[in-house]
Amino acid sequence: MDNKKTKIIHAAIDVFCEQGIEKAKVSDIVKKAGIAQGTFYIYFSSKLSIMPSIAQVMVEKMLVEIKKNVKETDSFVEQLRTVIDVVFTIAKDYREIFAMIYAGLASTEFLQEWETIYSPYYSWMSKFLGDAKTAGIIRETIDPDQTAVLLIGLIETVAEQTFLYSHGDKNMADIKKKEVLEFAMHGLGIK
Amino acid sequence: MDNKKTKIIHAAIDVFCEQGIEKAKVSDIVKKAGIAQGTFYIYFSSKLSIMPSIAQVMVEKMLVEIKKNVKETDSFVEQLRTVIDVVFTIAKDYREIFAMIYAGLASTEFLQEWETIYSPYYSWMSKFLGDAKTAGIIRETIDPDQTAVLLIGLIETVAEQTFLYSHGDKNMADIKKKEVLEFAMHGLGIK
Amino acid sequence: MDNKKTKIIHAAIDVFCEQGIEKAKVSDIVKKAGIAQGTFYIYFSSKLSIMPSIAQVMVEKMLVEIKKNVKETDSFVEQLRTVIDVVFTIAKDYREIFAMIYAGLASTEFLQEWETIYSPYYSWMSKFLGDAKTAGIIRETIDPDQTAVLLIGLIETVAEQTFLYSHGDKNMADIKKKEVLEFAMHGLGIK
Amino acid sequence: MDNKKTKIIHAAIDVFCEQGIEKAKVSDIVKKAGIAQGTFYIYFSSKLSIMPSIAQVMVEKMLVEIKKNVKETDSFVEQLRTVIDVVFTIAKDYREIFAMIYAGLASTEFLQEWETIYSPYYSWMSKFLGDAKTAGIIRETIDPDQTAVLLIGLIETVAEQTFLYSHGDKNMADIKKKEVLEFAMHGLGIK
DNA sequence: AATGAATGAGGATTCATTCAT
DNA sequence: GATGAATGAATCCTCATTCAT
Repeated sequence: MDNKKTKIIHAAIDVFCEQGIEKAKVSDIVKKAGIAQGTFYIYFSSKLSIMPSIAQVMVEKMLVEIKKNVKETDSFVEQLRTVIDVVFTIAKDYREIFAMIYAGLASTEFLQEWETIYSPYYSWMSKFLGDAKTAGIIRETIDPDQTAVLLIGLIETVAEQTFLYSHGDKNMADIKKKEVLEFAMHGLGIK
Repeated sequence: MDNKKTKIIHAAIDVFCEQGIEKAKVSDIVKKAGIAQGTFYIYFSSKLSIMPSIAQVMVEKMLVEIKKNVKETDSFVEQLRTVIDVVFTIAKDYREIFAMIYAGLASTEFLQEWETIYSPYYSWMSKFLGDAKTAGIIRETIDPDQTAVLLIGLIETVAEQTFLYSHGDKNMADIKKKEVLEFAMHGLGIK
Repeated sequence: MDNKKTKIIHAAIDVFCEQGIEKAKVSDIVKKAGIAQGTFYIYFSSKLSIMPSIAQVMVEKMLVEIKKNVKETDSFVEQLRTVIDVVFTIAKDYREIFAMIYAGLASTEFLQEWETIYSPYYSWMSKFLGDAKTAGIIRETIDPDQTAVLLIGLIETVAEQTFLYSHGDKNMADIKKKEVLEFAMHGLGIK
Repeated sequence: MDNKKTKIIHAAIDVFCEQGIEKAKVSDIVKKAGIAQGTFYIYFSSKLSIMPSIAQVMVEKMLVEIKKNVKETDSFVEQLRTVIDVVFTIAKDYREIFAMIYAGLASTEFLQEWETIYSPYYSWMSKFLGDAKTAGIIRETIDPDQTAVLLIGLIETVAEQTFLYSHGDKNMADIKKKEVLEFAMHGLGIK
């Protein structure tokens, strides 16, 4: 892989987290990446064009963590609980990035790429739900593809709000996670 | 009266919808509002400080529409369907604004105000769920306050994604609404 | 006298001292004067047109102090010492204003008025020197009018520099005053 | 090299002389310097931060002229007369700049730099007086360091006032120069 | 005379992007 | 590929001044 490109992406993630997307400057990113200003434009055509790469890194990070923590030998509910845990953990660390990705980047330029990037995430969840449906664990009326998007949206939304608005209330995250799990279990019609 | 202030807010909503938040210029807003550039700064300290006022208008709009359309004589499920309809309709018209509000404004400056603004919305939903719980329509383990936030988040998320990503697919909105309603019904444990 | 006009002038002196001339805003002045923004323009045609009035107040203040403190029964040298004292005292309190007046206001618009305002100050000094010359206390080659300007300039310059540059050195003012007095005495050719 | 920086400084001096400090625009300066607007901010952090550099150029110019014109073989009085001539000449050409420097920049931000910049000028004068004192040409009670500041202040003040207030009166400069020289000679106690 | 909301020209400053080395 | 000085368009915001009340 291109070492410099990776450096830029990670520097950008840091800077966006620290300063917010609007206030982040290309000059901050390159400073953090330890490269020259011009070098940025060898790898990315503009300041915004780095966004899909960031989203990709985040999605990969999410999938890696999910795959690492979700044990197939666990029960479905336990696995779902683990997924929720992972999403909350990442949402906590990358609040700003998350919000940004969530808002669809406030620009429709990269929508196509967006979906491509998200698809492995949705696919994993879709298969997860599909398997559970086949195994008769969740209700038969579940459409795995549709529900994957909906469920991820639900978990991410609550996770994001938890860390944006809760005033350092440590227990809040646990309460929210419990609520989401319970609602999701009923929503999926777990038997 | 705050006639000028109201003009500015509505002009800002229009401009943000048309051009996106990033590209919107203060000069466009004041032109649309029919006032001088300097007048803007009598009422708002900066371009971003309008955001809470906009959010307030959106929340009010949402509540007005919900109260207008939700008929108490309807069944709970029918009322829920109506709420989903309203959210989808407004999300469609004010996609950009919605995304922005949703992203928590990409700045932590106004978070406090945010919650104040959203609280009537959450209160309504909480009472809606509380009444249903009292009437034995939804499961007893529901915490109306927690679930209000969660349910609003679920509906808004799916609504937003629907109009951001669906490629002009007219049916998609109906499919999504149906999915959300079904998932929510199960999640709430409607009997 | 017009009460409002006086209020404006004194408010302006305060604001200029606190914020410097460049950063002083008309809005600060009127706030301090306790009047409306528009009222300022009833008494002064522009922000800068208040300058001559300020200079006048300063000159009057200077003359009042000099006349109050200089005792005709004192020796010439003692009287000169008192003048120096007064100038240093006022320079200390009104450093910014002094610098401003001194710089000729950085605008040639009010030069004519300037001279009119300063003339009683110069006149007093000229008479002071003329009397001393007649009494044979200072050298005969002194031209009282020319030397008045020169002497005032000398004292003011050193006073101003003393308070601009001396880093809170309490003794510096005394040393400078002594030096000025000595130089002036020799310059005037005191016998 | 600092070719660009030098260009900016000299362009700024020109523009300040032509338009006055307040009315000078950065855009005028860069236009005259033949560079882009943004380039200005690579070398100077703001419009005012160029002032110390200008003062430095002026002080250097003054010293160069003094050293060029003051001949060591001349008598002390002749040398002093030459210094006065030089100061008057430069004050005439750079009236605005002079007034600005003199007013201590109307802002205390750069006072520290100010003294650093002026020190070679004061040093030269101090040595000039010290040598004269050693040679027994001026009175023994002279403190060269103190008197250097005082003498420069005297000459500059009168020079400045001469060109600010004299209404194109050609002879005035000569009269003033003569007066200053005579007063200074007595003040220094020339034997 | 007094008010103070409204004005809008005006200019400083920023920062994404380029390009000669 | 890498550099980073140079660019200059873009736009926010200020604040002296006006004028209807």
